[in-house]
Amino acid sequence: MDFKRDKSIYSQIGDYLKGEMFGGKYDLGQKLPSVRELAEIVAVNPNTIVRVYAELEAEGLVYTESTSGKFVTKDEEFFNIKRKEYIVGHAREFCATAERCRLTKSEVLKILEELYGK
Amino acid sequence: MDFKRDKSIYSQIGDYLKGEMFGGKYDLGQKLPSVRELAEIVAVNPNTIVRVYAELEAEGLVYTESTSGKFVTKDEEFFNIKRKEYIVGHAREFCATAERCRLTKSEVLKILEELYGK
Amino acid sequence: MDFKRDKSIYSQIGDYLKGEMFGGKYDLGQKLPSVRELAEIVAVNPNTIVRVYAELEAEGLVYTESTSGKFVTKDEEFFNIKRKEYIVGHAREFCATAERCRLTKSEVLKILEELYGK
Amino acid sequence: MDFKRDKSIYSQIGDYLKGEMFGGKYDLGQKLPSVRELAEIVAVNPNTIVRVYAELEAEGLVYTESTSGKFVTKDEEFFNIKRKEYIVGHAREFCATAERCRLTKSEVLKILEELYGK
DNA sequence: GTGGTCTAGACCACA
DNA sequence: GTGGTCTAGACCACA
Repeated sequence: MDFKRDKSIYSQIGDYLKGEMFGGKYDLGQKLPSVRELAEIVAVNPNTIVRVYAELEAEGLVYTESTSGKFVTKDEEFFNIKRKEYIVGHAREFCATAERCRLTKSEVLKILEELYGK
Repeated sequence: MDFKRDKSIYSQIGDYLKGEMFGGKYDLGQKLPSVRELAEIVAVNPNTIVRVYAELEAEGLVYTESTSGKFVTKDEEFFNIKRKEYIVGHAREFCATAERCRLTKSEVLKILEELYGK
Repeated sequence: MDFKRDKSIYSQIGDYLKGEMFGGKYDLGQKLPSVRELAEIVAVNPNTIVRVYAELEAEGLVYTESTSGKFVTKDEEFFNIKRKEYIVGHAREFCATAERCRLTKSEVLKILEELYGK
Repeated sequence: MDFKRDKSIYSQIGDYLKGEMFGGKYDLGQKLPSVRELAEIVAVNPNTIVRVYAELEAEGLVYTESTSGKFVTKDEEFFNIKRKEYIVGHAREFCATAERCRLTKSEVLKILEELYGK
């Protein structure tokens, strides 16, 4: 039971972007939206996007080519490790919630079936 | 793509507590931990817990008996609706993430199997 | 010959603070000036100080106790390694400059003697 | 404690070039590398080098002969004053850092000995 | 046009 | 009072 307050907008946007990268919306080495573009898309201040990218860069998923833009890492192995981490992390979180609710595995699967059925 | 800025500690703790209630740790009409107790358990300031309970009470899941404490609602039907909402809400969030990553349904199920296998 | 543009105010302030920490102005585990205090002392915007501390924290020299302040790391071994790095790094930079000017070692020492003589 | 925001790439390159001039890599009155050449050497945009030379020229260390290029000043006395300033300035900066760390003179000298020993 | 830095200042969460 | 986040917007360095 540890509660962090890392659910700020910038971390949510970062998480979202990572999902898109991991889903192949942006390929390895591909240019990401510019700070200003992304700021407009998600309707936040550019500074907030600067921070989003700074975190992804610190994590190693993004690199900057100055005056040209931000790019997805080209390191495929690293990328795949991070992708796995990301997916499993989110799954684990969901399972923890289900467990707290004392849902059995089959109940969980049933709910997912319903959602996918739609 | 809509991002909320509402993931403060107290809402996270509230979410956690709801999970426990929905999992049956606290039955309908049962007394919940006192503000002080809970504050100690999760190691936060009592003020934060006051706020947690205030939110749950506003939502109708908790009621106060003036001098004797906080209790889980006795309204079973309402409780079950909220429980369903809670679970589906979390499942939906997880599915949205999986979709962003372009995981197929079977990939998602496989990951959950792995997690449950452990 | 690689030129970085990491000489922004916040990195300069960070370097300065590190010097003070390494010089013992702030002991291991001791509280550092608050963001607002330091902002006033060096006459910059608090956000800039936030960034200074963020970098020092990322480096591991500083940790935050939320709502109580920023503190010097208590890890003495780590601290001493960083201290050595800091000093040698600055010395190395100075020597590189001296070498570019083709100053001999004895000329360098003479200049330092003069400065210390004052 | 005064912090300047003036450590851009061009000023760093300028400082580097001055070091080389003061070290005799370019003699009094000698032709300096052309903008293009230097831009290629340090891998920056020619515009940046234009600015570097503009600053050195404003300082009086470099002069332009309209069609044939940039040259080191021929004024030996001035050159030597600037050289002294340059060296002492860098030494002073290093000593300030050492002092902030509360290194004694002998500790400073020991570190330099070590570096020169290598 | 690209990212980086900085300010001024509001507002929040927490103790 | 402590740090954290965010906005609006200016201005810079660089290509």
